Amino acid sequence: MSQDSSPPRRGRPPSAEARKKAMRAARAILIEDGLGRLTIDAVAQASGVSKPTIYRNWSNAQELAMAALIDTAPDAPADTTLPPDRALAAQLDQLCRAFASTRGRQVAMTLAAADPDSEFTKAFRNRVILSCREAGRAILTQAIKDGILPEPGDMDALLDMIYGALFFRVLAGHLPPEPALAKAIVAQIFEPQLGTEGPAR
Amino acid sequence: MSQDSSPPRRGRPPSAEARKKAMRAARAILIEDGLGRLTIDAVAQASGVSKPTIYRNWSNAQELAMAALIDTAPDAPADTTLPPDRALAAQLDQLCRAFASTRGRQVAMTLAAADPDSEFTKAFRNRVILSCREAGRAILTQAIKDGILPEPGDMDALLDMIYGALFFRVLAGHLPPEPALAKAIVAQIFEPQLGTEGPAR
Amino acid sequence: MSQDSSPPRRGRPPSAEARKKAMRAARAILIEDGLGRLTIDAVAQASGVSKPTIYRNWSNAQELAMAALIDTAPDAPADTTLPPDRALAAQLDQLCRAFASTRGRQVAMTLAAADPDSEFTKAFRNRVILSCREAGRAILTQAIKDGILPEPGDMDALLDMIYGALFFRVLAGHLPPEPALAKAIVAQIFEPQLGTEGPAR
Amino acid sequence: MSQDSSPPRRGRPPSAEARKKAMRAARAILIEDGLGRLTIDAVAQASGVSKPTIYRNWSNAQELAMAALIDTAPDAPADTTLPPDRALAAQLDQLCRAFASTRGRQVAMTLAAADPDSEFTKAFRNRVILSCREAGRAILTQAIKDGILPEPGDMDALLDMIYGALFFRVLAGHLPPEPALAKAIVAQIFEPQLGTEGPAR
DNA sequence: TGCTAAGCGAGACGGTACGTCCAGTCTTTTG
DNA sequence: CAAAAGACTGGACGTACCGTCTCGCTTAGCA
Repeated sequence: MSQDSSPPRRGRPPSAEARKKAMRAARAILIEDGLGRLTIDAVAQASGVSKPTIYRNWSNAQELAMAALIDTAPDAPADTTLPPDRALAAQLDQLCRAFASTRGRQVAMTLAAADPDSEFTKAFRNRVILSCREAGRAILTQAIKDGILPEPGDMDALLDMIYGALFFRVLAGHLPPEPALAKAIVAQIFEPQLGTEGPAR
Repeated sequence: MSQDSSPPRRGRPPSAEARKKAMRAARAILIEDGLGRLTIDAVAQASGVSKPTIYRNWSNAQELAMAALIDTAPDAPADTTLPPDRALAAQLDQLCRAFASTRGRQVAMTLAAADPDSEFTKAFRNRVILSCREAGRAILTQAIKDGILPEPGDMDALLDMIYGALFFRVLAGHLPPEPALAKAIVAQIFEPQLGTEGPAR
Repeated sequence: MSQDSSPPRRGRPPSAEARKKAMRAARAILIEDGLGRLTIDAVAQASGVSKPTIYRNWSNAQELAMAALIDTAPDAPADTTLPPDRALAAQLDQLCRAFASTRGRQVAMTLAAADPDSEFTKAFRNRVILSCREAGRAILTQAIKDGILPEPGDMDALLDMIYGALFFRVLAGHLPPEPALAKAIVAQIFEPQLGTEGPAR
Repeated sequence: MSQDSSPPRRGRPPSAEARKKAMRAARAILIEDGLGRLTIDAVAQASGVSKPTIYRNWSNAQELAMAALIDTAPDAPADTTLPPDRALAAQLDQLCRAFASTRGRQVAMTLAAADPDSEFTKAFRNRVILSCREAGRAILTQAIKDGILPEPGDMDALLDMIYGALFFRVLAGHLPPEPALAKAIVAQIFEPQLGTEGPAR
């Protein structure tokens, strides 16, 4: 029903085995030697899978890197049982920790280097980056419904401010993506009136 | 301290001409063919300057790219004669326009690919990215002094939220860094209570 | 020896159609693109016949090339109604014309590249090269019988001199295999005493 | 006058060492594994010279093969102190022995596979094949002067018959290029009247 | 009729080699 | 004597064919 590959395809089926072996080797190289060593040649050598077969699965080294990074993804789904502010704080905290490692830079580098129009790149963005952003949107929507957050003028802009801050630190490197950032962001979003209140009273 | 080139150094003097020609070629390649084509070989070929000479001036292709990007930089100094919110809006608007072009991606790519610890990279970050951020800090500080902005819990986090949003859009590509974003960010920072006050019942 | 296809074998019979289509495509490629492009992949693509089926008919690309070249062969059977010297001249003339085209080189290349011990190669040699040589032998034998040619010390060597000259020009390329060569060879064989007669002492 | 590289060229000079190492490896492969294994990759591997450097010296594997074959060439210069018929016999005998080995086939294969228009190919032909032919021409010219050979109607055709016979045997493989062939050729050229005179009525 | 062997297309596989690009380094000549 | 220029090593790129191997389907003789 859902899958359109239903008509029993002819020809020798792709070897899931080969794909898996290449993937595994790619992940290993990514972790041990870094993104710079993740070359098709190296993966072919390490995995025993031939280069043409690797190219049949991923159209270049960047795609393979993206696939490997997705596979390494820690997944930070929002916990919906918490109150919105706590939920956002938890998610951001987890993201900060994940991005503080080498992986954060690798994701950023990969994203920067990838062909922005390729389907694979889009999938990567959705899977690795934007899924968190969408989780955040759900949290904020709930918060608004709960009345603990004012309706923002531009929800997309707000989301980009939240998750962009994190990325910005990873990319620019002026400050580490430390957990304190997560707290600060949540505070900025949920209690901006802190300072305003001063003259208010 | 006072230049150590004072004693008329021995040997053939470096050719400022060669440096200039290489730089010019690098900029041309950057504009016409993109960052991906900005290789040392290509610059050597196009400029007629030999590879070792290029390496004497920049220690690798990334540095050359950064140098070329700095040279292309449009500079968006904050206008201090405006009221803070207008000043920030003007700066962000200009940044949005600058980043909407190819150059935004190029800066992001370069930053992502560069060795984060190299001095050159740090200089590039300061010159191209963080200078805007510091200008923003000045604006916000003034705004706080003027009482039109509550004291933020974490000024650095706030700044990263502002400028990171822009970068995030460029990198992730889910939405363009359109001028509307600039307005939305300013609104979010300066009038977060907008929505709260109304329905606050 | 006795059996072969006598017991009507079970299973689906090989498709003469497929064989023909592959052959046709191979010939076309040979003519249009040259021997270098005559690959199994290309033939499979162009003919719609699958690679395994092609391999079932010919054990490698060289054999397929030989088969295609045989198919293109113009056949130069000796005309036995002519006097021997005229007959040889006619045959050589025809061969010169045939070899002057691309085909001469292709035959030479194929022959050079083929496994010299394979049965298919032997068949190709017999069919394409040596059949002419045997026709030549018949002509010369008749000529000897007629008394217009002295008994050669080594008939095989003489034949190789005649037909080898042609091949040599094709392979070495220093001179074209022009029809004049045919005349010169016949003259050399049948009238070597031309110059000798003078001092004939 | 002769060398045109007279202006002392700038930059690092090509490494004769690298060239020699590659050549040596190529020869070794040619002898041990045959022409089929003489690939650029294999030579690079065996010699320690990088592929780009090999390509700088020879534009493809065929050229390298030709160069290696030239280097292996045994050189069969005609001995001018002998009487012409003996000299030709000696040269042909030496050629027969040389071509009986693997090298004969390799030369033929290389020649057949090479781009016939390339300068390198022409040089190879001149050096390996046609030089013998020219030596033969000198011998025959002397023989004519000496009156022991009738003036041929077409000297080029005659030469091609002599040397083509050898090649033909190597290529077609119907008979080995045995020393007896050398004798038979010389006899055919110098004593064609043998048979005629006897029964010649 | 129904089983089963063989051939068929499609197409992926492990390999090998190709020829090219680029990074950096080394070695000359030149200013 | 250091800068300039050119050739170098080494590594990866992405592609072309090779010959082989499943697959699912088709065609036939044999039971």
